[in-house]
Amino acid sequence: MHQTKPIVNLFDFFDTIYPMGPEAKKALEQLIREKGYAKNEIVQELGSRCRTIYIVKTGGARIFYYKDGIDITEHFAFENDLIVRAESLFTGNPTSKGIQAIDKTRMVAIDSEKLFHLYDQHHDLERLFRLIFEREYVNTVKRLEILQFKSARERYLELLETTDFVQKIPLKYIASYLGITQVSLSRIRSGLG
Amino acid sequence: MHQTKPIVNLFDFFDTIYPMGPEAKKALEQLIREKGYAKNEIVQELGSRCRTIYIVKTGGARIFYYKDGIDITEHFAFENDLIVRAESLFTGNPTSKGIQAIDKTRMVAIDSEKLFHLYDQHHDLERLFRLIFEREYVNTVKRLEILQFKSARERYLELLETTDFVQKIPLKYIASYLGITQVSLSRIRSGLG
DNA sequence: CTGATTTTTTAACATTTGTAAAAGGTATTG
DNA sequence: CAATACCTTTTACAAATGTTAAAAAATCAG
Repeated sequence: MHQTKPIVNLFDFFDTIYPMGPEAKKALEQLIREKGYAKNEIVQELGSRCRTIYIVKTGGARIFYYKDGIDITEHFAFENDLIVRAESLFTGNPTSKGIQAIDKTRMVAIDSEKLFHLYDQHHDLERLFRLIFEREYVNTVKRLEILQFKSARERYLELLETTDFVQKIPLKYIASYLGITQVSLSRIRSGLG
Repeated sequence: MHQTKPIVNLFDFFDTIYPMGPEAKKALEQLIREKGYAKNEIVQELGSRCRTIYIVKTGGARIFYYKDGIDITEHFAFENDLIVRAESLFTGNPTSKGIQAIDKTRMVAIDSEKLFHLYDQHHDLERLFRLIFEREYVNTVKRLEILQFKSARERYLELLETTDFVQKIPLKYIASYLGITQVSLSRIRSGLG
Protein backbone atom coordinates (compact mmCIF):
# COMPACT_ATOMS: atom_id res chain seq x y z
CA MET A 1 0.00 0.00 0.00
CA HIS A 2 1.57 3.20 -1.14
CA GLN A 3 0.42 6.36 0.60
CA THR A 4 -0.06 9.43 -1.54
CA LYS A 5 -0.93 12.14 0.98
CA PRO A 6 2.06 14.14 2.22
CA ILE A 7 2.94 13.36 5.80
CA VAL A 8 2.64 16.55 7.74
CA ASN A 9 4.25 17.33 11.05
CA LEU A 10 1.67 16.87 13.77
CA PHE A 11 1.89 20.37 15.17
CA ASP A 12 1.85 21.90 11.71
CA PHE A 13 -1.36 19.97 11.21
CA PHE A 14 -2.79 21.28 14.46
CA ASP A 15 -1.83 24.81 13.42
CA THR A 16 -3.99 24.54 10.33
CA ILE A 17 -6.96 23.91 12.60
CA TYR A 18 -6.17 26.24 15.47
CA PRO A 19 -2.82 27.86 16.23
CA MET A 20 -2.14 27.35 19.92
CA GLY A 21 0.16 29.32 22.19
CA PRO A 22 3.51 27.80 23.18
CA GLU A 23 2.41 26.76 26.69
CA ALA A 24 -0.50 24.74 25.39
CA LYS A 25 1.74 23.12 22.82
CA LYS A 26 4.25 22.22 25.47
CA ALA A 27 1.55 20.73 27.68
CA LEU A 28 0.16 18.69 24.79
CA GLU A 29 3.61 17.40 23.88
CA GLN A 30 3.80 15.77 27.29
CA LEU A 31 0.76 13.63 26.52
CA ILE A 32 1.91 12.39 23.18
CA ARG A 33 3.51 9.04 22.51
CA GLU A 34 4.25 7.66 19.11
CA LYS A 35 3.56 3.99 18.52
CA GLY A 36 4.07 1.49 15.73
CA TYR A 37 1.75 -1.36 14.85
CA ALA A 38 2.16 -4.36 12.58
CA LYS A 39 -0.31 -5.12 9.83
CA ASN A 40 -3.55 -6.44 11.35
CA GLU A 41 -2.36 -5.74 14.89
CA ILE A 42 -5.08 -4.87 17.39
CA VAL A 43 -4.60 -1.32 18.64
CA GLN A 44 -7.55 -1.27 21.04
CA GLU A 45 -9.39 -4.40 22.09
CA LEU A 46 -13.07 -4.99 21.41
CA GLY A 47 -15.01 -4.14 24.54
CA SER A 48 -12.44 -1.75 25.99
CA ARG A 49 -12.90 1.86 26.97
CA CYS A 50 -11.60 4.59 24.68
CA ARG A 51 -9.08 6.60 26.66
CA THR A 52 -6.74 7.39 23.81
CA ILE A 53 -7.04 9.71 20.87
CA TYR A 54 -5.05 8.36 17.92
CA ILE A 55 -3.85 10.24 14.94
CA VAL A 56 -2.46 8.19 12.07
CA LYS A 57 0.96 9.25 10.81
CA THR A 58 1.61 6.50 8.28
CA GLY A 59 -0.42 3.46 7.30
CA GLY A 60 -4.04 3.12 8.26
CA ALA A 61 -6.45 1.78 10.84
CA ARG A 62 -10.08 0.90 11.19
CA ILE A 63 -12.78 0.77 13.85
CA PHE A 64 -14.59 -2.56 13.73
CA TYR A 65 -17.00 -4.75 15.66
CA TYR A 66 -18.87 -8.00 15.28
CA LYS A 67 -22.55 -8.24 14.49
CA ASP A 68 -23.89 -11.81 14.52
CA GLY A 69 -20.35 -13.06 14.09
CA ILE A 70 -19.72 -10.85 11.08
CA ASP A 71 -16.82 -8.41 11.09
CA ILE A 72 -18.07 -4.89 10.35
CA THR A 73 -15.82 -1.93 9.65
CA GLU A 74 -17.35 1.29 10.91
CA HIS A 75 -14.56 3.74 10.21
CA PHE A 76 -11.28 4.14 8.37
CA ALA A 77 -8.40 6.48 9.18
CA PHE A 78 -5.27 7.33 7.22
CA GLU A 79 -2.61 10.06 7.26
CA ASN A 80 -3.48 12.83 9.71
CA ASP A 81 -6.88 11.33 10.36
CA LEU A 82 -8.15 11.03 13.88
CA ILE A 83 -9.39 7.71 15.16
CA VAL A 84 -11.45 7.47 18.33
CA ARG A 85 -14.44 5.46 19.49
CA ALA A 86 -16.58 8.47 20.26
CA GLU A 87 -19.40 6.60 21.97
CA SER A 88 -16.88 5.59 24.64
CA LEU A 89 -14.51 8.56 24.66
CA PHE A 90 -17.26 11.05 25.45
CA THR A 91 -19.31 8.91 27.80
CA GLY A 92 -16.70 6.87 29.67
CA ASN A 93 -18.67 3.72 28.83
CA PRO A 94 -16.98 0.66 27.33
CA THR A 95 -17.71 0.03 23.66
CA SER A 96 -18.06 -3.23 21.79
CA LYS A 97 -15.86 -1.84 19.06
CA GLY A 98 -12.12 -2.23 18.57
CA ILE A 99 -9.34 -0.59 16.57
CA GLN A 100 -7.05 -2.50 14.25
CA ALA A 101 -4.10 -1.48 12.10
CA ILE A 102 -4.89 -2.22 8.44
CA ASP A 103 -1.27 -2.00 7.49
CA LYS A 104 2.12 -1.39 9.06
CA THR A 105 1.11 1.78 10.82
CA ARG A 106 2.57 4.55 12.95
CA MET A 107 0.21 6.49 15.15
CA VAL A 108 0.37 9.31 17.62
CA ALA A 109 -1.45 8.42 20.83
CA ILE A 110 -2.82 11.11 23.13
CA ASP A 111 -4.06 10.21 26.60
CA SER A 112 -7.60 11.56 26.53
CA GLU A 113 -8.16 11.64 30.29
CA LYS A 114 -5.06 13.75 30.80
CA LEU A 115 -5.99 15.89 27.82
CA PHE A 116 -9.49 16.56 29.12
CA HIS A 117 -8.02 17.58 32.48
CA LEU A 118 -5.70 20.01 30.73
CA TYR A 119 -8.69 21.77 29.17
CA ASP A 120 -9.12 23.74 32.41
CA GLN A 121 -5.56 25.01 32.37
CA HIS A 122 -5.15 25.46 28.65
CA HIS A 123 -8.11 26.95 26.87
CA ASP A 124 -6.21 26.56 23.60
CA LEU A 125 -6.28 22.80 23.96
CA GLU A 126 -10.00 22.71 24.51
CA ARG A 127 -10.40 25.00 21.50
CA LEU A 128 -8.23 22.86 19.24
CA PHE A 129 -9.88 19.58 20.11
CA ARG A 130 -13.34 21.09 20.06
CA LEU A 131 -12.70 22.10 16.47
CA ILE A 132 -11.19 18.72 15.63
CA PHE A 133 -14.19 16.85 16.99
CA GLU A 134 -16.63 19.21 15.32
CA ARG A 135 -15.04 18.12 12.04
CA GLU A 136 -15.43 14.49 12.98
CA TYR A 137 -19.04 15.13 13.86
CA VAL A 138 -19.66 16.67 10.45
CA ASN A 139 -17.99 13.70 8.75
CA THR A 140 -20.24 11.35 10.67
CA VAL A 141 -23.37 13.26 9.64
CA LYS A 142 -22.29 13.03 6.01
CA ARG A 143 -21.72 9.32 6.31
CA LEU A 144 -25.16 8.94 7.87
CA GLU A 145 -26.68 10.63 4.87
CA ILE A 146 -25.01 8.14 2.55
CA LEU A 147 -26.15 5.13 4.53
CA GLN A 148 -29.70 6.32 5.10
CA PHE A 149 -31.09 6.38 1.61
CA LYS A 150 -28.59 5.55 -1.07
CA SER A 151 -28.42 2.25 -2.91
CA ALA A 152 -25.41 -0.01 -2.62
CA ARG A 153 -24.14 1.17 -6.02
CA GLU A 154 -24.56 4.84 -5.11
CA ARG A 155 -22.66 4.32 -1.89
CA TYR A 156 -19.79 2.63 -3.66
CA LEU A 157 -19.58 5.28 -6.37
CA GLU A 158 -19.66 8.04 -3.79
CA LEU A 159 -16.86 6.36 -1.86
CA LEU A 160 -14.76 6.20 -5.04
CA GLU A 161 -15.36 9.87 -5.70
CA THR A 162 -14.75 11.23 -2.23
CA THR A 163 -11.87 9.12 -0.96
CA ASP A 164 -8.65 7.61 -2.17
CA PHE A 165 -8.45 4.65 0.13
CA VAL A 166 -10.54 2.18 -1.85
CA GLN A 167 -7.47 1.13 -3.80
CA LYS A 168 -5.41 0.28 -0.78
CA ILE A 169 -7.70 -1.71 1.48
CA PRO A 170 -9.13 -5.23 1.27
CA LEU A 171 -12.55 -5.09 -0.36
CA LYS A 172 -14.09 -7.07 2.47
CA TYR A 173 -13.52 -4.06 4.72
CA ILE A 174 -15.03 -1.73 2.13
CA ALA A 175 -18.13 -3.90 1.77
CA SER A 176 -19.10 -3.81 5.44
CA TYR A 177 -18.18 -0.13 5.63
CA LEU A 178 -20.79 0.43 2.93
CA GLY A 179 -23.28 -1.76 4.77
CA ILE A 180 -23.34 -4.44 2.07
CA THR A 181 -21.94 -7.94 1.55
CA GLN A 182 -18.75 -8.77 -0.32
CA VAL A 183 -20.82 -10.53 -2.96
CA SER A 184 -22.88 -7.44 -3.52
CA LEU A 185 -19.80 -5.27 -3.77
CA SER A 186 -18.29 -7.66 -6.29
CA ARG A 187 -21.42 -7.43 -8.40
CA ILE A 188 -21.31 -3.65 -8.33
CA ARG A 189 -17.65 -3.58 -9.27
CA SER A 190 -18.21 -5.96 -12.17
CA GLY A 191 -20.89 -3.61 -13.44
CA LEU A 192 -23.72 -6.09 -13.12
CA GLY A 193 -25.02 -5.13 -9.66
CA MET B 1 -49.70 14.80 20.37
CA HIS B 2 -49.31 14.67 24.09
CA GLN B 3 -45.81 15.20 25.43
CA THR B 4 -44.72 13.05 28.33
CA LYS B 5 -41.27 14.39 29.18
CA PRO B 6 -41.26 17.08 31.85
CA ILE B 7 -40.48 20.50 30.48
CA VAL B 8 -37.38 21.71 32.19
CA ASN B 9 -36.24 25.28 32.47
CA LEU B 10 -33.57 25.89 29.88
CA PHE B 11 -30.87 26.97 32.30
CA ASP B 12 -31.65 24.13 34.68
CA PHE B 13 -31.12 21.88 31.70
CA PHE B 14 -27.79 23.54 30.91
CA ASP B 15 -26.78 23.13 34.55
CA THR B 16 -27.16 19.38 34.30
CA ILE B 17 -24.59 19.40 31.52
CA TYR B 18 -22.20 22.06 32.80
CA PRO B 19 -22.88 24.62 35.51
CA MET B 20 -21.77 28.00 34.19
CA GLY B 21 -20.83 31.08 36.12
CA PRO B 22 -23.30 33.99 36.29
CA GLU B 23 -21.48 36.14 33.69
CA ALA B 24 -21.58 33.43 31.09
CA LYS B 25 -25.25 32.83 31.80
CA LYS B 26 -25.98 36.50 31.46
CA ALA B 27 -24.12 36.69 28.15
CA LEU B 28 -25.96 33.65 26.83
CA GLU B 29 -29.32 35.06 27.86
CA GLN B 30 -28.72 37.97 25.49
CA LEU B 31 -28.54 35.61 22.52
CA ILE B 32 -31.68 33.69 23.26
CA ARG B 33 -35.03 34.31 21.65
CA GLU B 34 -38.02 32.11 22.06
CA LYS B 35 -40.14 31.39 19.01
CA GLY B 36 -43.36 29.60 18.25
CA TYR B 37 -44.13 27.63 15.10
CA ALA B 38 -47.35 26.22 13.71
CA LYS B 39 -47.66 22.59 12.79
CA ASN B 40 -45.72 21.89 9.58
CA GLU B 41 -44.24 25.39 9.55
CA ILE B 42 -40.78 25.67 8.03
CA VAL B 43 -38.27 26.78 10.65
CA GLN B 44 -35.24 26.88 8.38
CA GLU B 45 -35.48 26.76 4.61
CA LEU B 46 -33.92 24.01 2.51
CA GLY B 47 -30.64 25.28 1.15
CA SER B 48 -30.01 27.87 3.83
CA ARG B 49 -27.07 28.20 6.15
CA CYS B 50 -27.37 27.05 9.74
CA ARG B 51 -26.69 30.05 11.93
CA THR B 52 -29.09 29.17 14.71
CA ILE B 53 -28.98 26.54 17.41
CA TYR B 54 -32.51 25.49 18.33
CA ILE B 55 -33.61 23.76 21.47
CA VAL B 56 -37.14 22.41 21.51
CA LYS B 57 -39.23 23.45 24.51
CA THR B 58 -42.58 21.96 23.52
CA GLY B 59 -43.67 20.11 20.41
CA GLY B 60 -41.18 18.66 17.98
CA ALA B 61 -39.21 19.32 14.83
CA ARG B 62 -37.33 17.43 12.16
CA ILE B 63 -34.42 17.92 9.80
CA PHE B 64 -35.37 16.88 6.29
CA TYR B 65 -34.25 17.03 2.69
CA TYR B 66 -35.26 15.76 -0.71
CA LYS B 67 -33.54 12.91 -2.50
CA ASP B 68 -34.86 12.29 -6.02
CA GLY B 69 -38.01 14.17 -5.08
CA ILE B 70 -38.60 12.05 -1.98
CA ASP B 71 -38.88 13.71 1.42
CA ILE B 72 -36.36 12.20 3.82
CA THR B 73 -36.31 12.87 7.55
CA GLU B 74 -32.79 12.81 8.91
CA HIS B 75 -33.36 13.81 12.50
CA PHE B 76 -36.06 14.32 15.11
CA ALA B 77 -35.98 16.60 18.14
CA PHE B 78 -38.41 16.91 21.07
CA GLU B 79 -38.34 18.43 24.56
CA ASN B 80 -34.89 19.72 25.47
CA ASP B 81 -33.39 18.24 22.34
CA LEU B 82 -31.02 20.26 20.26
CA ILE B 83 -31.62 20.69 16.57
CA VAL B 84 -28.90 21.96 14.25
CA ARG B 85 -27.73 21.17 10.76
CA ALA B 86 -24.20 20.32 11.82
CA GLU B 87 -22.72 20.06 8.33
CA SER B 88 -23.55 23.75 7.90
CA LEU B 89 -23.17 25.08 11.44
CA PHE B 90 -19.58 23.92 11.76
CA THR B 91 -18.44 24.64 8.22
CA GLY B 92 -20.34 27.79 7.28
CA ASN B 93 -21.46 26.09 4.07
CA PRO B 94 -25.08 26.05 3.02
CA THR B 95 -26.88 22.74 3.39
CA SER B 96 -29.59 21.19 1.26
CA LYS B 97 -31.47 20.31 4.41
CA GLY B 98 -34.26 22.19 6.15
CA ILE B 99 -35.97 22.23 9.54
CA GLN B 100 -39.72 21.86 9.97
CA ALA B 101 -42.01 21.89 12.98
CA ILE B 102 -43.81 18.55 13.26
CA ASP B 103 -46.38 19.98 15.58
CA LYS B 104 -47.28 23.26 17.25
CA THR B 105 -43.85 23.90 18.64
CA ARG B 106 -41.98 26.34 20.85
CA MET B 107 -38.26 26.57 20.45
CA VAL B 108 -35.40 28.49 21.92
CA ALA B 109 -33.20 29.97 19.22
CA ILE B 110 -29.56 30.84 19.88
CA ASP B 111 -27.62 32.89 17.35
CA SER B 112 -24.65 30.62 16.65
CA GLU B 113 -22.38 33.26 15.16
CA LYS B 114 -22.73 35.44 18.21
CA LEU B 115 -22.36 32.43 20.46
CA PHE B 116 -19.16 31.29 18.79
CA HIS B 117 -17.74 34.79 19.19
CA LEU B 118 -18.57 34.71 22.89
CA TYR B 119 -16.46 31.58 23.30
CA ASP B 120 -13.36 33.80 23.55
CA GLN B 121 -14.78 35.87 26.37
CA HIS B 122 -16.66 33.16 28.21
CA HIS B 123 -14.83 29.89 28.48
CA ASP B 124 -17.88 28.45 30.25
CA LEU B 125 -19.95 28.87 27.12
CA GLU B 126 -17.44 27.06 24.98
CA ARG B 127 -17.32 24.32 27.61
CA LEU B 128 -21.09 23.94 27.78
CA PHE B 129 -21.62 23.78 24.06
CA ARG B 130 -18.62 21.56 23.52
CA LEU B 131 -20.22 19.06 25.88
CA ILE B 132 -23.61 19.47 24.24
CA PHE B 133 -22.22 18.83 20.78
CA GLU B 134 -20.13 15.90 21.98
CA ARG B 135 -23.41 14.30 23.04
CA GLU B 136 -24.91 14.97 19.64
CA TYR B 137 -21.87 13.46 18.01
CA VAL B 138 -22.27 10.30 20.10
CA ASN B 139 -25.95 10.10 19.16
CA THR B 140 -25.03 10.37 15.51
CA VAL B 141 -22.47 7.57 15.79
CA LYS B 142 -25.10 5.34 17.39
CA ARG B 143 -27.54 6.10 14.63
CA LEU B 144 -24.88 5.27 12.05
CA GLU B 145 -24.42 1.89 13.66
CA ILE B 146 -28.14 1.16 13.33
CA LEU B 147 -28.27 2.19 9.68
CA GLN B 148 -25.09 0.45 8.64
CA PHE B 149 -25.95 -3.17 9.15
CA LYS B 150 -29.34 -3.76 10.67
CA SER B 151 -32.39 -4.97 8.78
CA ALA B 152 -35.48 -2.79 8.41
CA ARG B 153 -37.27 -4.76 11.12
CA GLU B 154 -34.33 -4.48 13.53
CA ARG B 155 -34.15 -0.74 12.95
CA TYR B 156 -37.83 -0.31 13.68
CA LEU B 157 -37.74 -2.45 16.81
CA GLU B 158 -34.71 -0.59 18.09
CA LEU B 159 -36.47 2.72 17.53
CA LEU B 160 -39.46 1.49 19.51
CA GLU B 161 -37.21 0.43 22.36
CA THR B 162 -35.00 3.46 22.56
CA THR B 163 -37.38 6.33 21.90
CA ASP B 164 -40.89 7.41 22.73
CA PHE B 165 -41.65 9.50 19.70
CA VAL B 166 -42.87 6.77 17.37
CA GLN B 167 -46.38 7.13 18.77
CA LYS B 168 -46.63 10.82 18.10
CA ILE B 169 -45.26 11.32 14.60
CA PRO B 170 -46.62 10.46 11.13
CA LEU B 171 -45.27 7.09 10.07
CA LYS B 172 -44.13 8.47 6.76
CA TYR B 173 -41.50 10.46 8.67
CA ILE B 174 -40.47 7.38 10.64
CA ALA B 175 -40.06 5.32 7.49
CA SER B 176 -37.57 7.63 5.81
CA TYR B 177 -35.81 8.16 9.14
CA LEU B 178 -35.21 4.40 9.18
CA GLY B 179 -34.09 4.46 5.56
CA ILE B 180 -37.05 2.41 4.30
CA THR B 181 -40.28 3.05 2.38
CA GLN B 182 -43.67 3.55 4.01
CA VAL B 183 -44.84 0.31 2.45
CA SER B 184 -41.98 -1.57 4.02
CA LEU B 185 -42.67 -0.01 7.41
CA SER B 186 -46.33 -0.95 7.15
CA ARG B 187 -45.37 -4.54 6.45
CA ILE B 188 -43.09 -4.63 9.46
CA ARG B 189 -45.77 -3.16 11.70
CA SER B 190 -48.34 -5.65 10.52
CA GLY B 191 -45.90 -8.39 11.50
CA LEU B 192 -45.53 -9.75 7.99
CA GLY B 193 -42.42 -7.89 6.87
C1' DC C 1 -71.30 16.31 10.93
C1' DT C 2 -69.72 15.63 6.37
C1' DG C 3 -67.00 15.87 2.41
C1' DA C 4 -62.28 16.44 1.26
C1' DT C 5 -57.67 15.51 2.18
C1' DT C 6 -54.04 13.03 4.02
C1' DT C 7 -52.11 8.95 5.96
C1' DT C 8 -51.69 4.09 6.31
C1' DT C 9 -52.38 -0.42 4.72
C1' DT C 10 -52.78 -3.96 1.33
C1' DA C 11 -51.85 -6.27 -3.00
C1' DA C 12 -49.19 -7.77 -6.99
C1' DC C 13 -45.14 -7.65 -9.07
C1' DA C 14 -40.13 -6.05 -9.97
C1' DT C 15 -35.67 -5.31 -8.30
C1' DT C 16 -32.10 -5.36 -5.14
C1' DT C 17 -29.49 -7.51 -1.93
C1' DG C 18 -28.35 -11.58 0.83
C1' DT C 19 -26.77 -16.59 1.36
C1' DA C 20 -24.09 -20.52 0.48
C1' DA C 21 -20.93 -22.87 -2.09
C1' DA C 22 -17.43 -23.25 -5.38
C1' DA C 23 -13.86 -21.58 -8.32
C1' DG C 24 -10.28 -18.52 -9.41
C1' DG C 25 -6.75 -15.22 -7.86
C1' DT C 26 -3.31 -13.36 -4.98
C1' DA C 27 -0.27 -13.18 -1.27
C1' DT C 28 2.45 -15.36 2.29
C1' DT C 29 5.49 -18.53 4.20
C1' DG C 30 8.48 -22.30 4.97
C1' DC D 1 8.99 -23.18 -5.53
C1' DA D 2 5.24 -25.37 -3.58
C1' DA D 3 1.82 -25.43 -0.26
C1' DT D 4 -1.21 -22.94 2.28
C1' DA D 5 -4.10 -19.46 3.55
C1' DC D 6 -6.68 -15.65 2.37
C1' DC D 7 -9.32 -12.63 -0.75
C1' DT D 8 -12.39 -11.84 -4.61
C1' DT D 9 -15.50 -13.27 -8.02
C1' DT D 10 -19.06 -16.07 -9.84
C1' DT D 11 -23.24 -18.85 -9.75
C1' DA D 12 -27.78 -20.20 -8.39
C1' DC D 13 -31.20 -19.48 -5.47
C1' DA D 14 -33.73 -17.20 -1.43
C1' DA D 15 -35.22 -13.37 1.11
C1' DA D 16 -35.87 -8.58 1.77
C1' DT D 17 -37.16 -4.38 0.17
C1' DG D 18 -38.85 -1.26 -3.51
C1' DT D 19 -42.55 0.29 -6.92
C1' DT D 20 -46.97 1.28 -8.33
C1' DA D 21 -51.65 1.41 -7.66
C1' DA D 22 -55.69 1.05 -5.13
C1' DA D 23 -58.42 0.52 -1.02
C1' DA D 24 -59.18 1.50 3.72
C1' DA D 25 -58.64 4.29 7.63
C1' DA D 26 -57.78 8.41 9.92
C1' DT D 27 -57.68 13.32 10.15
C1' DC D 28 -58.95 17.98 8.94
C1' DA D 29 -61.68 21.98 7.49
C1' DG D 30 -65.81 24.22 6.76
